[in-house]
Amino acid sequence: MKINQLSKLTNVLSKTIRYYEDVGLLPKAARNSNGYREYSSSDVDNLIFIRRCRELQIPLGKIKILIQVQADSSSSCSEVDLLIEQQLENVRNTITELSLLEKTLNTLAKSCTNDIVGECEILKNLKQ
Amino acid sequence: MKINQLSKLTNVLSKTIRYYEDVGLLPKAARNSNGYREYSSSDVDNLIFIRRCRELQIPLGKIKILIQVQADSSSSCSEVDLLIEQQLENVRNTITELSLLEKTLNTLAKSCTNDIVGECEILKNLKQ
DNA sequence: CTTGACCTTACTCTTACAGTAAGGTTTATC
DNA sequence: GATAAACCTTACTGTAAGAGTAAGGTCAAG
Repeated sequence: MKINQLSKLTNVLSKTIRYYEDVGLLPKAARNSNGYREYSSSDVDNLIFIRRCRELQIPLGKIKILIQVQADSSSSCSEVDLLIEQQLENVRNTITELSLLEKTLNTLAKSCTNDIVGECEILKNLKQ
Repeated sequence: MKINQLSKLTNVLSKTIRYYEDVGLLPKAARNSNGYREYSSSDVDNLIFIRRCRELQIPLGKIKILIQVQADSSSSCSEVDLLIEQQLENVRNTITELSLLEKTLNTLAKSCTNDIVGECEILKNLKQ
Protein backbone atom coordinates (compact mmCIF):
# COMPACT_ATOMS: atom_id res chain seq x y z
CA MET A 1 0.00 0.00 0.00
CA LYS A 2 1.05 3.63 -0.40
CA ILE A 3 1.77 6.08 2.35
CA ASN A 4 -1.65 7.69 2.32
CA GLN A 5 -3.41 4.40 2.91
CA LEU A 6 -1.05 3.53 5.73
CA SER A 7 -1.83 6.93 7.13
CA LYS A 8 -5.55 6.30 7.06
CA LEU A 9 -5.24 2.82 8.57
CA THR A 10 -3.13 4.03 11.48
CA ASN A 11 -4.38 7.55 11.92
CA VAL A 12 -0.88 8.92 11.60
CA LEU A 13 -0.20 11.68 9.07
CA SER A 14 1.93 10.81 6.02
CA LYS A 15 4.20 13.62 7.00
CA THR A 16 4.73 12.04 10.39
CA ILE A 17 5.33 8.61 8.88
CA ARG A 18 8.13 10.03 6.73
CA TYR A 19 9.50 11.77 9.77
CA TYR A 20 9.58 8.53 11.76
CA GLU A 21 11.49 6.93 8.92
CA ASP A 22 13.93 9.86 8.86
CA VAL A 23 14.75 9.54 12.55
CA GLY A 24 15.09 5.76 12.34
CA LEU A 25 11.96 4.82 14.22
CA LEU A 26 10.63 3.01 11.18
CA PRO A 27 12.91 1.08 8.81
CA LYS A 28 13.62 2.59 5.41
CA ALA A 29 10.52 1.95 3.37
CA ALA A 30 10.68 -0.15 0.20
CA ARG A 31 10.16 1.84 -2.98
CA ASN A 32 8.33 0.87 -6.10
CA SER A 33 9.33 1.83 -9.62
CA ASN A 34 8.13 5.42 -9.45
CA GLY A 35 9.92 6.07 -6.17
CA TYR A 36 6.81 5.95 -4.02
CA ARG A 37 7.09 4.27 -0.62
CA GLU A 38 5.48 0.81 -0.46
CA TYR A 39 4.15 -0.57 2.83
CA SER A 40 2.86 -3.88 4.13
CA SER A 41 0.69 -4.98 7.05
CA SER A 42 3.68 -5.31 9.35
CA ASP A 43 4.25 -1.58 8.90
CA VAL A 44 0.70 -1.04 10.08
CA ASP A 45 1.49 -2.95 13.26
CA ASN A 46 4.73 -1.07 13.88
CA LEU A 47 3.05 2.25 13.41
CA ILE A 48 0.15 1.41 15.68
CA PHE A 49 2.65 0.41 18.34
CA ILE A 50 4.42 3.73 17.99
CA ARG A 51 1.17 5.66 18.07
CA ARG A 52 0.05 3.89 21.23
CA CYS A 53 3.35 4.75 22.89
CA ARG A 54 3.01 8.38 21.83
CA GLU A 55 -0.47 8.49 23.26
CA LEU A 56 1.18 7.53 26.53
CA GLN A 57 3.57 10.46 25.99
CA ILE A 58 6.55 8.19 25.69
CA PRO A 59 9.26 10.15 23.85
CA LEU A 60 10.52 8.87 20.50
CA GLY A 61 13.95 8.03 21.90
CA LYS A 62 12.41 5.62 24.39
CA ILE A 63 10.07 4.14 21.82
CA LYS A 64 13.17 3.33 19.80
CA ILE A 65 14.48 1.39 22.77
CA LEU A 66 11.19 -0.48 23.14
CA ILE A 67 11.37 -1.47 19.49
CA GLN A 68 14.96 -2.64 19.80
CA VAL A 69 14.18 -4.70 22.88
CA GLN A 70 11.45 -6.54 21.00
CA ALA A 71 13.89 -7.63 18.35
CA ASP A 72 15.20 -10.36 20.66
CA SER A 73 12.04 -12.01 21.95
CA SER A 74 13.93 -14.20 24.43
CA SER A 75 15.55 -11.32 26.30
CA SER A 76 14.30 -10.07 29.65
CA CYS A 77 11.56 -7.49 29.66
CA SER A 78 12.83 -5.74 32.77
CA GLU A 79 13.90 -2.81 30.62
CA VAL A 80 10.34 -2.45 29.35
CA ASP A 81 8.96 -2.59 32.87
CA LEU A 82 11.43 0.02 34.06
CA LEU A 83 10.66 2.34 31.18
CA ILE A 84 6.93 2.24 31.80
CA GLU A 85 7.56 2.68 35.51
CA GLN A 86 9.64 5.78 34.84
CA GLN A 87 7.04 7.15 32.50
CA LEU A 88 4.43 6.67 35.21
CA GLU A 89 6.71 8.47 37.66
CA ASN A 90 7.14 11.39 35.24
CA VAL A 91 3.42 11.72 34.79
CA ARG A 92 2.81 11.61 38.54
CA ASN A 93 5.44 14.24 39.20
CA THR A 94 4.00 16.50 36.56
CA ILE A 95 0.52 16.11 38.04
CA THR A 96 1.86 17.08 41.46
CA GLU A 97 3.53 20.19 40.06
CA LEU A 98 0.47 21.19 38.11
CA SER A 99 -1.78 20.74 41.11
CA LEU A 100 0.32 23.22 43.07
CA LEU A 101 0.18 25.52 40.08
CA GLU A 102 -3.58 25.21 39.93
CA LYS A 103 -3.89 26.24 43.56
CA THR A 104 -1.74 29.29 43.03
CA LEU A 105 -3.57 30.32 39.88
CA ASN A 106 -6.92 29.78 41.50
CA THR A 107 -6.05 32.00 44.45
CA LEU A 108 -4.66 34.55 42.04
CA ALA A 109 -7.74 34.49 39.82
CA LYS A 110 -10.00 35.21 42.77
CA SER A 111 -7.84 37.95 44.20
CA CYS A 112 -8.86 40.82 41.95
CA THR A 113 -12.14 42.62 42.65
CA ASN A 114 -11.18 45.88 41.00
CA ASP A 115 -11.56 46.86 37.42
CA ILE A 116 -8.61 49.17 36.92
CA VAL A 117 -5.15 47.95 36.01
CA GLY A 118 -3.52 50.32 38.45
CA GLU A 119 -5.35 48.63 41.32
CA CYS A 120 -5.33 45.09 39.94
CA GLU A 121 -4.57 42.63 42.72
CA ILE A 122 -3.49 40.00 40.24
CA LEU A 123 -0.77 42.21 38.86
CA LYS A 124 0.26 43.26 42.36
CA ASN A 125 0.56 39.63 43.31
CA LEU A 126 2.65 38.89 40.28
CA LYS A 127 5.11 41.55 41.36
CA GLN A 128 5.21 40.08 44.86
CA MET B 1 24.48 47.23 37.66
CA LYS B 2 25.79 44.69 35.15
CA ILE B 3 23.97 41.68 33.82
CA ASN B 4 25.51 39.20 36.22
CA GLN B 5 24.35 41.13 39.26
CA LEU B 6 20.86 41.46 37.82
CA SER B 7 20.97 37.73 37.26
CA LYS B 8 21.85 37.04 40.89
CA LEU B 9 19.22 39.42 42.22
CA THR B 10 16.44 37.89 40.15
CA ASN B 11 17.60 34.31 39.87
CA VAL B 12 17.36 34.48 36.09
CA LEU B 13 20.38 33.44 34.02
CA SER B 14 22.25 36.19 32.13
CA LYS B 15 21.70 34.17 29.01
CA THR B 16 17.97 34.25 29.59
CA ILE B 17 17.98 37.98 30.32
CA ARG B 18 19.62 38.63 26.95
CA TYR B 19 17.10 36.33 25.33
CA TYR B 20 14.20 38.24 26.86
CA GLU B 21 15.69 41.44 25.45
CA ASP B 22 16.07 39.81 22.04
CA VAL B 23 12.43 38.81 21.88
CA GLY B 24 11.23 42.20 23.13
CA LEU B 25 10.06 41.14 26.57
CA LEU B 26 12.55 43.50 28.17
CA PRO B 27 13.40 46.89 26.66
CA LYS B 28 16.76 47.30 24.96
CA ALA B 29 19.23 47.67 27.79
CA ALA B 30 21.30 50.83 28.16
CA ARG B 31 24.97 50.32 27.38
CA ASN B 32 27.95 51.85 29.06
CA SER B 33 31.17 52.89 27.30
CA ASN B 34 32.57 49.38 26.91
CA GLY B 35 29.34 48.04 25.44
CA TYR B 36 28.25 46.19 28.57
CA ARG B 37 24.55 46.26 29.42
CA GLU B 38 23.67 48.54 32.32
CA TYR B 39 20.62 47.89 34.50
CA SER B 40 18.67 49.69 37.22
CA SER B 41 16.28 48.63 39.96
CA SER B 42 13.27 48.92 37.68
CA ASP B 43 14.79 46.18 35.55
CA VAL B 44 14.91 44.02 38.67
CA ASP B 45 11.17 44.55 39.14
CA ASN B 46 10.35 43.80 35.52
CA LEU B 47 12.38 40.65 35.56
CA ILE B 48 10.86 39.40 38.81
CA PHE B 49 7.44 39.96 37.29
CA ILE B 50 8.41 37.92 34.26
CA ARG B 51 9.89 35.17 36.37
CA ARG B 52 6.75 34.92 38.49
CA CYS B 53 4.66 34.62 35.35
CA ARG B 54 6.95 31.92 33.99
CA GLU B 55 6.66 30.01 37.26
CA LEU B 56 2.93 29.99 36.55
CA GLN B 57 3.76 28.58 33.10
CA ILE B 58 2.42 31.63 31.34
CA PRO B 59 3.98 31.71 27.85
CA LEU B 60 6.20 34.63 26.87
CA GLY B 61 3.71 35.94 24.34
CA LYS B 62 1.08 36.35 27.05
CA ILE B 63 3.54 37.88 29.47
CA LYS B 64 4.21 40.47 26.80
CA ILE B 65 0.51 41.29 26.78
CA LEU B 66 0.45 41.57 30.57
CA ILE B 67 3.34 44.02 30.41
CA GLN B 68 1.65 46.08 27.73
CA VAL B 69 -1.61 46.23 29.67
CA GLN B 70 0.21 47.62 32.66
CA ALA B 71 1.53 50.51 30.64
CA ASP B 72 -1.84 52.26 30.88
CA SER B 73 -2.67 52.03 34.58
CA SER B 74 -6.17 53.43 34.10
CA SER B 75 -7.31 50.77 31.65
CA SER B 76 -9.53 47.87 32.63
CA CYS B 77 -7.89 44.78 34.00
CA SER B 78 -10.44 42.43 32.48
CA GLU B 79 -7.82 41.25 30.03
CA VAL B 80 -5.57 40.28 32.91
CA ASP B 81 -8.38 38.41 34.63
CA LEU B 82 -9.24 36.56 31.44
CA LEU B 83 -5.66 35.60 30.79
CA ILE B 84 -5.20 34.14 34.26
CA GLU B 85 -8.54 32.40 33.96
CA GLN B 86 -7.47 30.82 30.69
CA GLN B 87 -4.17 29.76 32.15
CA LEU B 88 -6.04 28.13 35.01
CA GLU B 89 -8.25 26.35 32.49
CA ASN B 90 -5.20 25.10 30.59
CA VAL B 91 -3.65 23.74 33.73
CA ARG B 92 -6.86 22.02 34.76
CA ASN B 93 -7.29 20.43 31.36
CA THR B 94 -3.73 19.19 31.38
CA ILE B 95 -4.23 17.70 34.82
CA THR B 96 -7.33 15.88 33.62
CA GLU B 97 -5.49 14.45 30.63
CA LEU B 98 -2.52 13.40 32.70
CA SER B 99 -4.75 11.70 35.26
CA LEU B 100 -6.24 9.53 32.56
CA LEU B 101 -2.74 8.83 31.34
CA GLU B 102 -1.66 7.86 34.83
CA LYS B 103 -4.47 5.35 35.10
CA THR B 104 -3.55 3.75 31.80
CA LEU B 105 0.14 3.60 32.63
CA ASN B 106 -0.56 2.21 36.05
CA THR B 107 -2.69 -0.60 34.67
CA LEU B 108 -0.04 -1.23 32.05
CA ALA B 109 2.79 -1.30 34.58
CA LYS B 110 1.01 -3.93 36.65
CA SER B 111 0.05 -6.09 33.70
CA CYS B 112 3.35 -7.88 33.12
CA THR B 113 4.22 -10.82 35.36
CA ASN B 114 6.54 -12.53 32.95
CA ASP B 115 10.21 -11.94 32.44
CA ILE B 116 10.63 -12.65 28.76
CA VAL B 117 10.06 -10.04 26.06
CA GLY B 118 8.23 -12.51 23.88
CA GLU B 119 5.60 -12.94 26.57
CA CYS B 120 5.61 -9.40 27.91
CA GLU B 121 2.06 -8.25 28.59
CA ILE B 122 3.09 -4.61 28.46
CA LEU B 123 4.33 -4.96 24.92
CA LYS B 124 1.27 -6.97 23.95
CA ASN B 125 -0.90 -4.24 25.35
CA LEU B 126 0.97 -1.60 23.44
CA LYS B 127 0.24 -3.45 20.23
CA GLN B 128 -3.44 -3.72 21.13
C1' DC C 1 51.89 40.44 32.38
C1' DT C 2 49.07 37.04 32.70
C1' DT C 3 45.20 34.66 34.71
C1' DG C 4 40.46 34.39 35.69
C1' DA C 5 36.12 36.34 35.81
C1' DC C 6 33.13 38.76 33.30
C1' DC C 7 31.11 40.71 29.03
C1' DT C 8 29.83 40.57 23.83
C1' DT C 9 27.59 38.42 19.43
C1' DA C 10 26.38 34.55 16.75
C1' DC C 11 25.45 30.02 15.74
C1' DT C 12 23.72 25.37 16.80
C1' DC C 13 20.76 22.06 19.51
C1' DT C 14 16.64 20.42 21.86
C1' DT C 15 11.18 17.86 20.87
C1' DA C 16 7.99 16.22 17.65
C1' DC C 17 6.32 17.41 14.37
C1' DA C 18 3.57 21.21 10.87
C1' DG C 19 3.89 24.36 7.01
C1' DT C 20 5.44 25.52 2.61
C1' DA C 21 7.83 25.34 -1.82
C1' DA C 22 8.83 23.19 -6.00
C1' DG C 23 8.38 19.58 -8.61
C1' DG C 24 7.14 14.53 -10.45
C1' DT C 25 3.15 10.84 -11.10
C1' DT C 26 -1.24 8.92 -11.57
C1' DT C 27 -6.05 8.86 -12.17
C1' DA C 28 -10.42 10.73 -13.49
C1' DT C 29 -12.95 13.64 -16.40
C1' DC C 30 -14.10 16.17 -20.60
C1' DG D 1 -5.52 13.69 -26.00
C1' DA D 2 -5.59 17.50 -22.73
C1' DT D 3 -6.09 18.91 -18.29
C1' DA D 4 -7.17 19.12 -13.56
C1' DA D 5 -7.31 16.88 -9.06
C1' DA D 6 -5.17 13.99 -6.02
C1' DC D 7 -1.24 12.00 -4.67
C1' DC D 8 3.81 11.37 -4.23
C1' DT D 9 8.81 13.18 -3.61
C1' DT D 10 12.70 16.05 -1.22
C1' DA D 11 14.17 20.02 1.20
C1' DC D 12 13.86 23.96 3.87
C1' DT D 13 11.76 26.75 7.58
C1' DG D 14 9.17 27.50 11.93
C1' DT D 15 7.52 26.32 16.55
C1' DA D 16 8.77 27.41 22.62
C1' DA D 17 11.94 28.78 25.61
C1' DG D 18 15.83 28.68 26.37
C1' DA D 19 20.87 25.85 26.91
C1' DG D 20 25.34 24.97 24.92
C1' DT D 21 29.31 26.36 22.57
C1' DA D 22 32.63 29.19 20.02
C1' DA D 23 35.35 33.11 19.38
C1' DG D 24 36.58 37.13 20.99
C1' DG D 25 36.76 41.81 23.88
C1' DT D 26 37.40 43.92 28.86
C1' DC D 27 38.67 44.48 33.53
C1' DA D 28 40.69 43.75 38.21
C1' DA D 29 44.04 41.17 41.02
C1' DG D 30 48.37 39.11 41.88
